[in-house]
Order: sequence, then C-alpha cells, then structure tokens
Amino acid sequence: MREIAEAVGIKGASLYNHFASKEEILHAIALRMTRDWDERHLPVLDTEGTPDQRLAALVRAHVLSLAEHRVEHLVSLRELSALTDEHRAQVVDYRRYYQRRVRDVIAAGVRAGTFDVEDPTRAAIAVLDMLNGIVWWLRDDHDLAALADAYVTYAVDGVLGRGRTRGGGTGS
Amino acid sequence: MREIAEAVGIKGASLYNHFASKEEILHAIALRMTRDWDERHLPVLDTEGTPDQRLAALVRAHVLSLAEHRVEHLVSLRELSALTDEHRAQVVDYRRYYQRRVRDVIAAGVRAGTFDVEDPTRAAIAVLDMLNGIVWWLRDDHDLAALADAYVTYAVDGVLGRGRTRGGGTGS
DNA sequence: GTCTATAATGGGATAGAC
DNA sequence: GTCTATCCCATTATAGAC
Repeated sequence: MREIAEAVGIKGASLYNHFASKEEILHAIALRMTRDWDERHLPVLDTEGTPDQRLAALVRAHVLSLAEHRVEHLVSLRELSALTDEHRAQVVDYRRYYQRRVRDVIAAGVRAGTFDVEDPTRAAIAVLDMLNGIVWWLRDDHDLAALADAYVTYAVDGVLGRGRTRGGGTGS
Repeated sequence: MREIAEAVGIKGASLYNHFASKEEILHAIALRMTRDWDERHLPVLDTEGTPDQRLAALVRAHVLSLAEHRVEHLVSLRELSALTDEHRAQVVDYRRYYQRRVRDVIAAGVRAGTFDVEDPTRAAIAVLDMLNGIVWWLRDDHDLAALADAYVTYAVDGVLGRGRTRGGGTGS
C-alpha cells in the first residue's frame, strides 16, 4: 500500500479515502484485465469474415493490449490468490469465458477445413498461454507491430495449422 | 513455514534444523527446476538426429517433466522475487541458458530448411511460454502421453513450421 | 482528502527445555 | 531433532488532527 501510495504521491493511509482495502484495489485491476478485456476484444469474433481472419484480428489486438497493460496483467495474475473467494471466482469465470470463445472460433475453423487441430479446447489453451507469456518478459523497447505479426503467425499458421492439410477436407 | 512443516508432519520451528531460512528452501527448489532441469534435459540436444527430431524429444521430455514437478515449478516461478539478488540472478541465468539452447537448435533447423521462422530467439520464447503455461492449469487426471504428443505437434509442426515451405530451400 | 501516530495481524525466525 | 513459547518485523488498516 505504501508503494502504491508513493507512486501516486500520497501517504499509505490516504489511500483509504479512495479504496476500502487493498483487496478492493486488486479486484478493480483484475476486473479491468478480465471483464473489461472481454468486452473490448471479444466483439471482433462476431464480425464478418472467416474464422482464421477473425482469430487473427483477436490475436493481434490481444498482443497489443497485453503490451499496453503489461503491469496490470502481471498484477492480476500474481495477486489472484489475494482476492476474496467470490472475487477470484468471478475473475476466473471471465478468463474462462474468453478461452471458451477462442475455442469456439477454432472449432469453427476446423469445421471449415481451415484449421488443423484435434482438440480445439487444448489448442485454445496452448495459444493463449503462448500469448500471455509475453507479459513476463516484454520490455519497452520492442517493436510491437512486429511482435504482434509474429505471434499471429505462430498462432494461426503455426499451432492451428492454417493451410496445413489433414485427412478430410469438405466440412460436415 | 508452518504450512511446509505441517506437510512434513513437524512444527514450524523444527524446520530450522534442516534449513537456515525460508529463502534457502525456495532457492533449493528453484535450483532443482533450473540447474538440475538443464542437466537432465539439455543433453538430448547433443544426440544424433536432425534438429527437429532433437527438439521434438526435448519438448516431449519437457512436458512430461513439467507434469511430474508441477508444484515445484509453480513455486519456483511465483517465489522468484523472494530469493536474494544473487540467487535470483543465478536462477534466471539457468533459465536463459536453457532458452538459448532451444534457440540454437531452432536456428539449426532453420539453416537445414526444416523450420520456418524469422527469429529463432523469439520463436524459442514463444514455444517455451506455451509449454510452461501448462503448469498453471494441469490437473492429475490428464492423459500425459496425449498431452505431450499434442504439444510436440504444436511446437515443432506448428510454431516452427516443420514442413512448411518458405522462400529459399537449400541452406547456404 | 492528506497527514502522523498507532493499532492489529500474520508470519519468519530464535531460545531453551526435553 | 522436535517441541513450546516468544520475539521481531513488515504490512494492512484505523483514529483523529488539520
């Protein structure tokens, strides 16, 4: 609390005029990185376009947004255990919903013959772990556009195998 | 410390007959997950075989070993900041060395025309983040062989694009 | 709404008996 | 080598003046 206060230019005790507890601060950050995150990014999955186009757009926005809110994301992950049971469950639910929506667009891509994975749920987890790992090492001097390009390729052409041929072909 | 002691069936104070401090315990765990990890897994990169074969073997062993030491790995990550500066630097160095060795075999695969990535360092980070993400969600009821198979495919055929054709072809 | 001063709690670590 | 009892310190949170 003292560090947070110092970063804002006040003393630790004064923080309690703005938040009731440390948990409330952490919860507010976690909500921005989950509920607000979902609201901001998921709509792109409902636009026109093929599953691979929609997922590529999501991945690019995901990477750029991670870079923009890197510290908050780290806090949201590391301090998850400091939340109340209710708040933690809420946050986990939002993360799970995001993961499910990614799984669904992957499954759509598989049905369309664009993607080549056995288990869309597992592939969604692998892709999201790969993306979210960025927050642990990203520094300010990175070329974000190139970074996002690379990860779109890793995810869509790589893990999901866009363009790779499997057994079948014509969906259904 | 009290929880650790309880898990061993003794009282908190008795732990200090075996370790000088909590930091020493955390450091011991971190060393197993980095120094010992490197010694155990990296030799496979020096065996006979093509880069993709050697990397596939490493990825499979990596995933299975993550599952075997899941909790220690989580501790090693989450409590990294609890280590002394020296110990933390040592642990980070071992992790960096592992990452560099993975980068090198990826670069070898690119030179051989097997892999298709622009930046082996970035690809190594992406692959390792994808693998290490497993420790956050793995439960005991998973089919580890199938899990390892999937991640070998995600990494070697996916991110690294084994079999994908790029511009050139005959290395050098 | 910020400050100083101060509770109150939790957890790492020590002392000394057995 | 384990125990009980205790210390010690960091940190969250509160009280009350300004």
